[in-house]
Amino acid sequence: MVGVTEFLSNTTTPKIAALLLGKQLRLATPTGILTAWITETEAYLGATDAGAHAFKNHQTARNQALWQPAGTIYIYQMRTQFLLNLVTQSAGVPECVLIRGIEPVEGVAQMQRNRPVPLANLTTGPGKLMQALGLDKTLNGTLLSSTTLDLRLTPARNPQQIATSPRIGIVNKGDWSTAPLRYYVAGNPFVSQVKKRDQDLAQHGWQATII
DNA sequence: ATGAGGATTTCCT
DNA sequence: GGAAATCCTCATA
Repeated sequence: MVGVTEFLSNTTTPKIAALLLGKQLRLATPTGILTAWITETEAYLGATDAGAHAFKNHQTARNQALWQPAGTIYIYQMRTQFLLNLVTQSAGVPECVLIRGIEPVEGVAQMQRNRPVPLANLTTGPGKLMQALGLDKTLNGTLLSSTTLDLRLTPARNPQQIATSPRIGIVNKGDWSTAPLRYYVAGNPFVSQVKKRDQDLAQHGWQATII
């Protein structure tokens, strides 16, 4: 039985970003449990990564959580949106994975009350999924499992195929703008900017067996 | 389909 | 004052 902290810290951050696909986010709310499979992630590689908030180890009031241990939640606000990241290495190593897409499992009706749009547009982006979960930055700096938000390693799904691409929105950052640090479940409809013709409506890009 | 502009917090020049 | 790990609306085609 591998714990979440161990899972998040015993390999490189890009590998963790890929391994997170198919794992389950679980949020306990006063009116019910919300769960979803992770479908899309991005790796942010700390002090050396020109696209990361921790580039050159620059600490600010906003990004303190990145220097906390693996399993720490890093949430920050960009304009009107909140973005969810999970810290992936031991304390002092400011690397993280951004959660960019999730496939709702339990509590879909509650998610749609939080964010009243069609299911196809509910969680297909990092800001959208936070609206659907009803989260702001209250959980920033706390540990997974210590409050209401949890990462579950089982049950889980296996992607049939993992696709990669450059990270979204990282511009004018040289090689870091083109590095293939975005990972998503090929064919899954709950991925940002995915085209209709690329969607696998039957299996959503998952293998049939739930682990 | 694609693109411009605005909402609004945090950080940097 | 400007840009940013985003999303929505409105315009044009």
